[in-house]
Amino acid sequence: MNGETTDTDWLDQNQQRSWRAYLVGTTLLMDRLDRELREQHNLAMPEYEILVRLSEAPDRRMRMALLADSVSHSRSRVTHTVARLEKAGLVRRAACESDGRGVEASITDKGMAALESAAPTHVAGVRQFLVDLAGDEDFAAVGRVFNAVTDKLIDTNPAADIR
Amino acid sequence: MNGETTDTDWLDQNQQRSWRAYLVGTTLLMDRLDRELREQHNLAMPEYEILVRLSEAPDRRMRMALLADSVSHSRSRVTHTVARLEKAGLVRRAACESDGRGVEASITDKGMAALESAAPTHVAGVRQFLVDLAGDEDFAAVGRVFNAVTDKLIDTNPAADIR
DNA sequence: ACCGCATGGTTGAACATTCAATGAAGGGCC
DNA sequence: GGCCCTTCATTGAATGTTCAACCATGCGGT
Repeated sequence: MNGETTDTDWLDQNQQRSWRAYLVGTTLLMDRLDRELREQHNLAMPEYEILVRLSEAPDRRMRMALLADSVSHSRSRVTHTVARLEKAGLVRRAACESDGRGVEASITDKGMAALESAAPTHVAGVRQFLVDLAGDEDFAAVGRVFNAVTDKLIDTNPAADIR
Repeated sequence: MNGETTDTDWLDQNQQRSWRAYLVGTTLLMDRLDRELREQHNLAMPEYEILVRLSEAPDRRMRMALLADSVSHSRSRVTHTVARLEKAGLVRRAACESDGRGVEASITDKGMAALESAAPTHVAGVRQFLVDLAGDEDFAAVGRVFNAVTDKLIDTNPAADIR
């Protein structure tokens, strides 16, 4: 018998500090990178990320679902983002031949141009405000940690069907 | 004389991987923690964070501007967030006595109760999906990195007045 | 062939965040 | 005291994201 319903395992002071640093650092960083992209290239970060995936895809085209998975955004969100990009002429959509349900998005020449123009400033920002501040060891640690986070969250699906 | 306008210093493959892991990991993590908080306690993460700061403040009250700085959200955003919390009865607002412009937000008893009920599950999530996956060394590295990011971004103000 | 169910994708409304404009009050300077 | 400039905070509109509902197609079983 136990008076409490399983006592909470709180974070210790260092963990607490690190967690909060991560929270506010991430807020500020995303904010800043997004702002730069927007002001200098008229692109939001989610849009930029979509363009990157498309540019790297074989034949520069990708199924919507795959695109969504690759950036870990909801399908709905990707639909909206791609719709904006399409309206701006940076992306095109076409029905998928092999699968009647499918849609393939592809990046246009104009999209490639926009991406190539935006990439250098974006990378410079990522360096200036993150990578170059970190030291290789620490940055590698960040990589390990968030790879683990990703793996864990991918299979611990909140829409758990079977248990 | 230089043919190009300063060639870009791209990320190497490891940096690239780490950067992307951080991006998608953060997306998934925030998504998940927010969802848990919402479904189980009817609170969004930004609301939860506000409650935390208020609960820790001397006399459980804080000026709006300070609150905004402490979570690194825009003042406008905090105004809206606090308005929601106030409507839910978790926070109260009162004019500041010493400064006619100021407003002090304070957490109500109901707010404290909501926070105390939400905190254990939230912390459990933070552990399960981040802290416990990381290893102390690596997680400390995350802390260092994002402290540096924060420091850098705080004084490299995008609204740079003087240079 | 048909049924039932899962998947791919879109839609529009609800909700949250950003942005620009606004008003009220403090502080320095003459 | 009056002026100018800054800071504090809010407002409402524009924009982006989430959420639930929806339709169409594919796939498996019978």
